Amino acid sequence: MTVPNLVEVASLIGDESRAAMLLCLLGGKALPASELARAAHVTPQTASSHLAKMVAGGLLVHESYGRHRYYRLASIEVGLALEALNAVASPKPIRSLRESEESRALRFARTCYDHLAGEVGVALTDKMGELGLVRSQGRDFVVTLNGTQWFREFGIDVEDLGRSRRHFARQCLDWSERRHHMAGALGAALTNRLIELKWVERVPVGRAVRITPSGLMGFKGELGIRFSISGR
Amino acid sequence: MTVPNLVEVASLIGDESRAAMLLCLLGGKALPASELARAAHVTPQTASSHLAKMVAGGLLVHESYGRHRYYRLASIEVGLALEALNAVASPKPIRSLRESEESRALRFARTCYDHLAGEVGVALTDKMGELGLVRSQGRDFVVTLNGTQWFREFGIDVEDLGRSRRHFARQCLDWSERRHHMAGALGAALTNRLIELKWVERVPVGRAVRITPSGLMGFKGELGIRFSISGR
DNA sequence: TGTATAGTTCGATACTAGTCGAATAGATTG
DNA sequence: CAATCTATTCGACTAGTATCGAACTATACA
Repeated sequence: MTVPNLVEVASLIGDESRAAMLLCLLGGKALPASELARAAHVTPQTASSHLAKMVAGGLLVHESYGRHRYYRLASIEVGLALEALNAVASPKPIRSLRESEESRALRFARTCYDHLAGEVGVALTDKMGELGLVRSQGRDFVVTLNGTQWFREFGIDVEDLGRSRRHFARQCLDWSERRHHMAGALGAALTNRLIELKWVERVPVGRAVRITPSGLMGFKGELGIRFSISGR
Repeated sequence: MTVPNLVEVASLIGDESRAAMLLCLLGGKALPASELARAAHVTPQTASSHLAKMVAGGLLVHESYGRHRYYRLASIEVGLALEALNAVASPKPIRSLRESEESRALRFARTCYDHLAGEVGVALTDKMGELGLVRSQGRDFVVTLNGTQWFREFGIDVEDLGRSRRHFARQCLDWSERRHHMAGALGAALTNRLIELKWVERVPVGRAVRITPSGLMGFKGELGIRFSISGR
């Protein structure tokens, strides 16, 4: 059974420090080496060694800006592999009473590569279905006529998105909620627009995102979604 | 960044011997410990240790029949994770001239968890599209009216399959060909029927499958697909 | 041009984990 | 019951690798 470098990829992910870095990058942002070192709780030397290995293994790519070196996931396949591993690793969304703030925030709202996941992602997706803006079809969502207009008013041109080579509006099952949220080009565009409108904002490090006060009002006014305590 | 046991899962897969065993089991069959030991080229003791770890880690489950102990993948998520890792590991389907018989056979025809993949899987899927039996729709295939009748004549009740909770006819992108083949309930049913008809047969170990002589004739007569040398 | 900062390379250390030989536990067969 | 086969447990050996201190390179800033 001569296998390709599957083993190499898996063992790269199978290290505490490297996995921490990868999960940080799962948000889609590129981060400098120093920040990844902090996230993994290791010294810069150690981090550098890990980063070099992950680049060699095809998991990461880097670009230099001045004396900083920004690392990001090499491809969307890497993100998908991480999510797939997570799905194996967590078949038990037991909400322990004493869970960390960190994981609560993650479960409430986070990015899944480039679109919104967690309770917020699911609630948003559900509401769009409820309002008849989108409709589930197999593994995808399709946008209704009403939806096309709503997205246009919201600042997203559905026609344009449809022309990209990317999957238009795929259903993505995440590990915390056990329901679907919107991924694909539409999911990414929606997320970008929400950030642009400052309804949600990325937190400095990691994949968690926050709902802003104006976001709270916006979600309630535009879509009729009430979030409790903005996730904390 | 407190992560679940993602690291554990990845590091379990990230070992040469264990990966060999997992890929053997990716065919969907349950195999006894001794066979897995042979496949991984390790002693039974070593294999036993690995198997125990993979069971503890939620990758495998086992059932005992007499003095044999059969192991299989614990869930479809495990298979999906393996495929996702493979997609990261092999972004380069360079067909080297001196590739092994083994990988040639694999690329020609293999099972992807429980449905047919490789050249044969893709050719079959393509032809069904060409003949107007199925039609691509987003991430899925839908069966046409003609298709429904064809499948009935072939021994598959499409209506029945549609009632299962499983995805009906998902498009699955495999690593060797870079095109889609049919997965989901319909893909699995089709594969089972082909084995039942003895058009294809599993090889004793691993994921590769063979086209039988009657299969060669059947594929040509029923669907107009000509396979060259039955993969070897 | 000197100094601080970001990042890497090198070398030494320590720990983890894969491996197999030997022995043991069940199950099957004659 | 003895012989045989499958599979596991235990113990010892070994190799691979994550880690950090120290030194080095390169960029930025004053």
